[in-house]
Amino acid sequence: MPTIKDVAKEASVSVATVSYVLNNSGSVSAGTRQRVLRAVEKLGYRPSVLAKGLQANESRMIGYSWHPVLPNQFDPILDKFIKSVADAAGRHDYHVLTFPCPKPYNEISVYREMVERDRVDGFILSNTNLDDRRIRYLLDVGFPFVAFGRSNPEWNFHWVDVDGSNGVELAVAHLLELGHQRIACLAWPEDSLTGQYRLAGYGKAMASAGLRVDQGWITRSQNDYEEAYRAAQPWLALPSNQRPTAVVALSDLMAIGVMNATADAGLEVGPDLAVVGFDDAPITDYLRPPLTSLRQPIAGVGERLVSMLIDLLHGETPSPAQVLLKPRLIVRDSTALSVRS
Amino acid sequence: MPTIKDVAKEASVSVATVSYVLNNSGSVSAGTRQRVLRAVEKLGYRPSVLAKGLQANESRMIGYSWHPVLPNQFDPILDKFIKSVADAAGRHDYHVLTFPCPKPYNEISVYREMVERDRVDGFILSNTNLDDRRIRYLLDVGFPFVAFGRSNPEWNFHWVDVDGSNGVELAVAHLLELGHQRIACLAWPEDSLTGQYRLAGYGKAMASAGLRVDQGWITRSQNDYEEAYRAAQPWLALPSNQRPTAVVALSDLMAIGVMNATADAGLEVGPDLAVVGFDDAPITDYLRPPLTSLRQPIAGVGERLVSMLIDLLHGETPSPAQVLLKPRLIVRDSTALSVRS
DNA sequence: CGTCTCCGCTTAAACGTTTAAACCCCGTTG
DNA sequence: CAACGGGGTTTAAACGTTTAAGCGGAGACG
Repeated sequence: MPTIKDVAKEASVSVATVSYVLNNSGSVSAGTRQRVLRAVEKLGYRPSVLAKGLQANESRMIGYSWHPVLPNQFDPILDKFIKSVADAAGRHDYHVLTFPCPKPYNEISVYREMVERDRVDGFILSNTNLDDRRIRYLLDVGFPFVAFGRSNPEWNFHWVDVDGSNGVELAVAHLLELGHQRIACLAWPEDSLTGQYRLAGYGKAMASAGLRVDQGWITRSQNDYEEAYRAAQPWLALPSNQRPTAVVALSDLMAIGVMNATADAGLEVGPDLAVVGFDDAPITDYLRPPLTSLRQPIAGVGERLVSMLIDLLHGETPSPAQVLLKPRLIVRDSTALSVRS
Repeated sequence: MPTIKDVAKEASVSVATVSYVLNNSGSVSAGTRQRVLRAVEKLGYRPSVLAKGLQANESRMIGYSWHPVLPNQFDPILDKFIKSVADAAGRHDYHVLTFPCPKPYNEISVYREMVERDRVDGFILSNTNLDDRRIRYLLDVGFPFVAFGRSNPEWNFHWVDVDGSNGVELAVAHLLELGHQRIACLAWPEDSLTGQYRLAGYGKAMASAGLRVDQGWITRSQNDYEEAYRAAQPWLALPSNQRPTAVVALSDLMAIGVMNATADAGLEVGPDLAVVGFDDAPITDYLRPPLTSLRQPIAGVGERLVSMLIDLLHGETPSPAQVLLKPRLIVRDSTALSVRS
């Protein structure tokens, strides 16, 4: 690979001049500039990103860590998310370094390693939770990062999130419009922050419709198919005049559990029990019936996150400091009142 | 961040000595070694990976490019694959740089950029095809890489692949064992190399069972739900004594299309038409009925690829140069002869 | 007692950039 | 006409490492 020295020799100038030409700094005469550019062209020179980085003390890398996906779960938006981040980063001449997270979930040692060895210039976090140790650490050491998801509200950091509360409100509103009154919610364990937001939307929508929420209509379950399946059974066993006529599940995975439990109970998803999921996994369209679900604007999230982080890396303060994007309800037949022929 | 100079000062030695201690090279007295290590500890020093890289002319990065997933498709193993690669790489002190591929599929400009600017030490390719331009380019410039998937058989490079032919053979064998004779195959377009291998397994298994293959039993379709759905309809419209009793689809996505077409034709998946998919997507377990599918040993693939690439980076020749791993048939109810109660 | 060898350490060059500072030349300006 | 200013270029230091080469000193050996 040719270096800047080779170019300098070829163009009969000093390396400094070559550097000035390439960075449009300093003052270089038109003639010299031409000679240099021709030499660059001829030799096919590309500046070494390593040397540049050492000099500027930056790696032009953004770190993103894989969080472990539990055996029976799937994360339907993970790959879209990372891809959108990589896309957006590329447009700013940054790249994404994806590293695995070790077992103990919020372990920060890997992050520390990346920070202290100058592997990355900043991080993008996802799957944040309340009192996230990673966020705490990065705030403490003052290292640039942005997060997909919120955390401890007392911490001041930059994030983008999808408004889960609004999403579930949309779902409930849609169900209300169809005439449903007994609407249940299959929620997540209390320690899930995202779960709290989404569940809040349920409460809000029901309250503003003036509907009393039967406590039996809220069931909590891990984000797990089997558990969701079992969680739905008590509802399905109720006499038809007490049974919920609709369920909002906080994830597509759980919604599928509810759908299958419904079918196995001899009832029909849609007419007997409307089901709404969350995430709009690629599979939703192909389920029987296709699953109504909330689509997160993932590409937008990646885009915003990256531009916020780039701002931070340039020493600017991103504005706004926090962004809450709205999901979109994709209506399919799992909330249809009658079976489509 | 403390540098090696700070450590040297703290330990009252030269930077060279510090370096020798840290790399276990040169000869250093026990006392000095202790002093240096204490200084390292005290200052919390970590060598800069950039400076090291510049010196050694390596980035300790492995490049992997996202290939575009078409709108209505999904790649059920992509995230598992990248994660396994990142895991394996981490164990060798390498990291994975994931970069987006531009529109025109096999475009090599991004790869060239990475190569010429020393962004990565080697590549891992996936979704290879016959006469893959990326492989051709990397072979031409002699840049280290390994591929998940085969390509032009005349090119000599290192790859790991899952034996799609064997996979489909397993599927057909399973169907034969259940007594099926009229077994159809929903294949991919002819230009798909992976599709060719998988289809070959079908032919082989049928031949070795001494069964004639009706040409109507092989239908080609893009890897697309809708197209698979439509492709299955002619089969389903046949009188029951001519209709295939089983279908092997080359992907889960297409298998789902076949399943839904079957149900819509008023037939029952399993008893009336056994269906087998390929990939064992996370969703297969939750379909109705659950889909029998071929599971690729993805973690193993990532592992082998990385260790082969590391060999190459160390100037060693990986042995064996090519690895063909066997998939495993996961039997579920989509190939059950009777409906499970 | 001189020479050789080896140990333990330091000096300095090198990796490929950027950039502050110095330098030279030429045209203004007081 | 001397001093100044500025455009165009070079020199050299710096970024944080590694490593070949050099260099004292001590022990071994003739």
